This record gives sequence, structure tokens and C-alpha cells, in this order.
Amino acid sequence: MVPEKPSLDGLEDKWAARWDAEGTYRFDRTKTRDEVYAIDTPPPTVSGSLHVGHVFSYTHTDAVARFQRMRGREVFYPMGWDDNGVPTERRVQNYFGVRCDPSLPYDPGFTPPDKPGKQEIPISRQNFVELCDRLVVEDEQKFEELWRTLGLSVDWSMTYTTIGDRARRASQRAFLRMLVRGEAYQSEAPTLWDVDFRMAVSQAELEDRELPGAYHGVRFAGTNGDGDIVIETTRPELIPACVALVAHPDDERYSSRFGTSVTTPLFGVEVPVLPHALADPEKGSGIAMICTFGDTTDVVWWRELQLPTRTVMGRDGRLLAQPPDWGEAAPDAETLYGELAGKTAKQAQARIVELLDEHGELVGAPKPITHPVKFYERGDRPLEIVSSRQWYIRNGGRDPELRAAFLERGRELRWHPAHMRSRYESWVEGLNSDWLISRQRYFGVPFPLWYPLDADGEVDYAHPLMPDEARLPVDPTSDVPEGYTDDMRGKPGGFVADPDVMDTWATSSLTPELAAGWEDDPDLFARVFPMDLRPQAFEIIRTWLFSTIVRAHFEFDGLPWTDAAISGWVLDPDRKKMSKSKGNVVTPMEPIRQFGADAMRYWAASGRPGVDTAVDEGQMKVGRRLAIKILNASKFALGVMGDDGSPDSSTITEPLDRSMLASLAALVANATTSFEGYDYARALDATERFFWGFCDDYLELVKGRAYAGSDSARAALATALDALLRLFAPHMPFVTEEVWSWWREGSIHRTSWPSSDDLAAFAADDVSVYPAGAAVLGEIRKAKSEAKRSMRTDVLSVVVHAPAELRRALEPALDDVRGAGRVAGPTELVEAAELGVEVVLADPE
RNA sequence: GGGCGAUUAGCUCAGGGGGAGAGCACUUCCUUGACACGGAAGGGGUCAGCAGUUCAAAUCUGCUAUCGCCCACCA
Repeated sequence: MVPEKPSLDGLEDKWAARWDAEGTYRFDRTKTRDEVYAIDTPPPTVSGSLHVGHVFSYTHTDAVARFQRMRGREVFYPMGWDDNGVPTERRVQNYFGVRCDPSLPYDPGFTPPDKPGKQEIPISRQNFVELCDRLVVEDEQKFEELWRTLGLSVDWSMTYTTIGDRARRASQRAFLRMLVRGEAYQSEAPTLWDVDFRMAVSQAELEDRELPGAYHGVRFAGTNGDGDIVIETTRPELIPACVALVAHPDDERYSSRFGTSVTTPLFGVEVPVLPHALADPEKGSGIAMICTFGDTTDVVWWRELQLPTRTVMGRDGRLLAQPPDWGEAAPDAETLYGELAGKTAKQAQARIVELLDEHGELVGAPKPITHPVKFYERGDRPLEIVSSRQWYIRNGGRDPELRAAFLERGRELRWHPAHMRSRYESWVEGLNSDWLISRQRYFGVPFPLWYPLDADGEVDYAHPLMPDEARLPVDPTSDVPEGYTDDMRGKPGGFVADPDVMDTWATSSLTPELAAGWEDDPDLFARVFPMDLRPQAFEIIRTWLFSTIVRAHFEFDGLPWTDAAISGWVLDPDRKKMSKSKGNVVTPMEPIRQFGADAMRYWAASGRPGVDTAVDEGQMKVGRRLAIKILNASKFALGVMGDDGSPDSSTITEPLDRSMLASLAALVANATTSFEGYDYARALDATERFFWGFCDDYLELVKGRAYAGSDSARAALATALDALLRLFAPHMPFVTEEVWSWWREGSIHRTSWPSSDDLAAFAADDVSVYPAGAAVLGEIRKAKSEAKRSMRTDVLSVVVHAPAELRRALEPALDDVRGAGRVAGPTELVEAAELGVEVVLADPE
């Protein structure tokens, strides 16, 4: 039933509801692995705001999903919600005005105030987690509404979260198995530490920021009559933590001093002068002080030169109240240290520079520089390095053989676009430590471990108590290890819980296992794992993609998927990266309402795989225009072709019709190849190009014959419309479904992708009739346009000058050209080297 | 410092050894029986620069410049 005046209005709501009611995208779990196409959907961070970036990359994946579904694969397309981790924790704090205090007991009757007060209310860990759960549900609904409006073909009965029972169970089970196999281990070691979050941070969460600083020249006095050595440091406040000086072994300025010692300024602590290849003669004065710990190089030196530890930096970012163990020191060392104790790094630096100056130990004026400083990606202050006990997962950072294995996994994986692999490789090659997975947070998956206490109440970390897998998930702060009772918690001879939670990536790295029902649903798991596709953005290759490979490699000795499709960034209209802090984030619902979901998807699909793409309302308008064109062209085709739902290809006899279908066959082959290579954009581009030509030229050429009742024209229109709607369906699911419903049964999204086989009867035909007819018609239009006349103007005569080949191609289409061009008089074909058309128009009335 | 990508019309971008392309914007015209939420036609480019390979280079190779991103050891 074709409407009088087709419209895009309301299509999103109408079809989203229908698809939901009819289960159009429901996963059929009777299918076996070889019939399934499984997608490891990125679970969006629900505490984040809705963002056009979401629309962009999820549309790409959805187009691929729809293509695969039409190709006959049963698409496993679940949706996850990432509600685990620091962003959610922060959001809950701000939203409810609360703060987690794990020492408090659970209050079952606690309700947060309507509006957050000025003072954060301290609540127990369990109360905090409950508020997280509550907020997350609200956020998930907003995302689901967006995805449904956008037309994502996910099976909404197959959702998962990264903090729910299943996720905690899977994370804990995976961790325990790694612990047993020796792939996870704990270690007391210097760790990058965020002093505001009071949390250890992994290499993958670091970013460098350029900060202003200054080289301070500082004098170290020689011992045994040696001269002074002047070092340059950007962190003079760490002088009390100095354990040695170090210079390059070949540096002649210092080679005579190796093996001697100097004393630190102010504190008079004797430290050795040592050679090490990592010291850069070009930097500063070429000799550096090693502190425990100012930077990661200090850690290397400290470890390789086996230096003592003199800790001054506290976990709160302030200098410790007590000085470190210096052994021999200047008489007033402790007094001087007292000037620094309790100060932040910045405050301590200002004070120690004054002290150095007063004591004449400062050489020259500080020289301002800017230098890269390591930050936690969400943090506000530079990271410090503190020694702490943490859990690690081996990732090849300290093991060349394992590193090679992960590089090999990266080569097994098919990357789209291919060059994205180099980001993976450079990351893996640059790893310098194992993956630190413990976080000193409250909201997350707890480590499922307890530690025994000996008779003196000392914790025995070397012999963690593990729960049986059947008990998972556990919360060790409320659950009790086998063989103990709750009243033994914290008592000598009893036990204590591991206080930490896992890094959010320790759970996210299991999304394929989680979505597939690992161990919880073995039947489903066998049908969908390992998966086909991981779609994701390039900036989390080092985290999400790599860590997912690590987990599957250890647990299943294989890749978690065969293909990775890496999307680019969405930039704001001025091509700046969008970020909350810049305030240039474009929210997606408004433009979807304004232009329509298909138009929004069109914009997204026009962004090439892996290429950064700017938000462009112009492209959305073009998409809208295309959607409207599909409605109107379909209306026309259906209007003239009768109710022929299944055209008989044997009636298509006209060379023009056959020629058009021959080029359509080529288009189908092209779009199919593009989609198979995950290039949705190229598929759409080719289809769109064909379609506009089809509307401008073929529909005009065939119009007269179709009105006159030509069986060939009608069947060709039906064949072409059928195929074109299918080709557009992955990109523009709403408008194609709407048109499909005018003349076909069922959903277009459960029909098959057009194949070259469908058009095989025409594929061998001469494609040149159609373009020849179109070219001459174009010349006639041009003549009318240049004469500033209406396209309705009658043509008195036409002389076509053309080479023989073109004339031969044109001949069978001539009647249609004459009809479409309103040529009333004679048409003559003349030999010429190039196409030229003489057109004589009727006089204006 | 190492790596990846980009540089094509005013703008946004395709293309990838043999005619320089699309959309937007711009100009002119057309209310025609699918479409004014239209349509037709047109103007506009030293394909960043230099060198090389080739019968032929926007395209392949090398170098340079500029931009973006990733990585790297904060003295």
C-alpha cells in the first residue's frame, strides 16, 4: 500500500516498536558456530554522556551486522553496559553527594538526600555499591533509547553489564585460574601512584602532559678531598630521598669519580657516584641524582644498581612526617627535613629551594623548562611512585617470549583498516612492565581472596586463601574463606580480606567471554565463541583490545575474534576533538530528531573505516534527501509496475532494461566485496552513486514505456527496486523497511542480500546501452537548460554525432531517449570521433 | 627521538599508472504526470614541494615541508 504523500516522519518509532514486537533481531540459538556471526559489542560507559561519537562507530558496526544477517549468518549482537570503574564511582559521588568509607557498617535504611549537600555523606561500601547500581540503571535506559532510535539491530534480550553478578563471577573465575596457572602474581614494588585517587595506575592508563618546570643546579660535596659535583634536577624536593648519583660510563667528566662518594646538600647524606648506560650526557649537567622515586628511570637504576630505599613521598602526595633512614647525616638534617614534612611536592619544592639558597648550595638561578610529566589519564596532579603490594597479570612486558606470542596474535588478527596493527605492535613492543590490575577503589570487582593472619596478627600474603569457583562471585570483606568463621576476621590466627578491586579493564577484557556466557551457559558459548568481530576505537587498542587478547590467549590459547574493525574519532564541526572539558560535545538525539535516524546513519557511514570524521550537518541533510528520494522513487516505480512482487526475469527483453540490470549486477558485486572487507562506506557510496543515476536517467528513460505498460520495463523496475532497497537496508534500515512494507511481506532485514546470482541473467549483457542512452538524454537536457527552457520543451530534431560503438549502443535505446527528451521530429545518427548532439528546440509559445 | 596516517575545488572528502571526481556552497534556469523536504545545467583545482622509475605519475619510489595521532627514559 503506497501512501499518497510518503514521509519520513515517525518511521523511527513505528519500526523500532515493530522490530521489538516481532523479534526481528532476536538471536536464534539453535544455530551452530559456523552459521553464526558474533560481535563483541563495545559496552558504552553508562556514566558518560551521550555523544555523537557513539552514533558514529555503533552505526558502522550495525551496518556490518545487518549485512551479515542478510548474507545468511545468524548475527549474535548483544549489548553490554560498562558500569564498572572509576567514572561510575565519581559520578555516584557527585550525583548523590556521598563518599565511600569502607570502615562504616552497612545501613539498610540509608536513602540519599534529594539534592547533594555541600558535605559529602560518608557511607559504607555496600551502600555505595547499591547507589552505583541504582544510578547505572537510569543511565542504561538513556542509552537503550538512543540505540533503539538509531535502529541498532541488537538483541535486547541479550544484555550484560560489567559489574553485575555474571561479570563479577567471570572476572573472579578468570583471575583465580590465572593465579593457579601462574599468569597472575602479586608483588611489592614501586608503583605509579595517583595521590588524589590514592590508587595505583597501570602503564595503559598513563598519559604525558607538558608541564612547566625548572632545572635547579644543586651542589653535592665531594668526600676525601674530591671536588663538588653539580647536578641539575627538576625535583629538588626529593634530595632527602637521594640514594646515588649516576652518569654515563663513557662520560669523561665523571669517569674518575665512579666508585667515590659525595654528600647530599642540606642533609649531608653520603651517596655513591655510579656509572649506568641509561644516564644521558646531553641532559642537564650529564649527571643525575637517583631518588626513590622521582621517575620510572629512578626505579630502573634503583633495581639494577641495587640501591637502598629512602622514601619521602607519602601516598597522599605529601612528604612523610619522618625522614627516611639516612644512616650518617648532617647534625641539623632532621630539623631541615621538618621544614618539608607534610608539604605537597610543590610546596616542598618552593621551601627546599629557599633552604638551598640560604645554605649556598644552589648553583645559579633555576632555568625554566617545559617537560613531559606522567599523569593518570583522569588525574589532576603528576603521578608519584610509591612502593606497594599489587596484583599483576603477565603481558609480555617483562618476558620476551610472551611478548613475541602476543605480537604473533596481533598478526593472526585481521585488522580493518590494516595499518591499525602497527598501533598494537608499537604498544606491545614498548611494554616495560606487567599489567597492574589491582586498584585501591571501592566500586569494582573485588579480588576473591583472603590472607591468613599468623599468631602475631601479621598478614601472610604469600599464601592467599581462594574460594571454590562454585561460590563466585564473592566479596571477601563480607564473605568468609572456607574453614574460617566471620569472628576470625582480623584476629591473630584468622584472616583478612584483600582490600582491593580489579582494574576495570580486568573485567572489560572478558567481554567476549561475558557476552557469550562463558561457563554460565556452555551451550551458548559453543555457538558464538570465539567471535567474529571486535569493533572499537583506535585509542583503546592498548587497553581493551590488547587486554582482551591477553585473556583469551591464556584461557583458550587463541584469539577471541578473527577481525577487528577500528573506528576513527568524531571531531566537532571545526575538526577539534570533542571533549567534555572543551564543552564542544554534540549530543546525538537532537540531530536524529531533526534529520531522522537514517540521515544520521548516512553521515556516520560516510566516515571511512578508521578515519577521523567531523560532525557535519550538511552530510545529514544529504542523507535525509537520499531517504526522501528512496521514498519517492519507490513510489513511482511501484505506481507503474503494478503489484508485481516477484518479477519474471524472462519478460525483461528490452536492451536498455537489461543493460541497466547488468550494471546493477556489477554494483552488487562491488558492494558485496566492500562489505566483506568491512568497508561499509564504499558500499554505500557505490550504491548511492548508482541510485542517483538510476533516478536521473533510467527512470526518465523508462517512464514512457512503463506508463504504456511494457512488461519488460515493469519487471526491470521491480527487479531493480528490490535489489536497491536491499543494498540500502544495512545503512538506512527505516526507510528501506517502510518501502518494503508497501509491497512485500515480512522484514527486509530478514531477507537475503542481493547476489550476483539473482542478476546472473543480465550480468553478461552489454552494459553500454544504458550509459549511452543516459549520455544523449543528458545532452538534450543540457540544450534545454542552456536555452533557459523548461525540460518539457519539445525537440524538433536531433542529430547525434558519435563513434560507431556509441551509436550501436544507443540504437536500441533511441525510442526511450526520444520519449524522455520529448523529441517530436527526426533523429539522425552521424559518424564522429566524439559524442556531440545538435538539438533544435521548438519555439517558445 | 621512533612509528602511523594525512596533504586533491572555497568547505568536507572519495579516487589510486593512461580523460581531475562527488556532496555542500556558488551562478543560471525549470513548478514536468515519483519527488519544491524537489529537479536540470554551469563556473571553479599546478592533486603540498622537489627528485626518480615509466612510453605515460595526482596515483609507484625516495627526500622535504606542514598537520594530526600513537609510542618513548619526568635528571
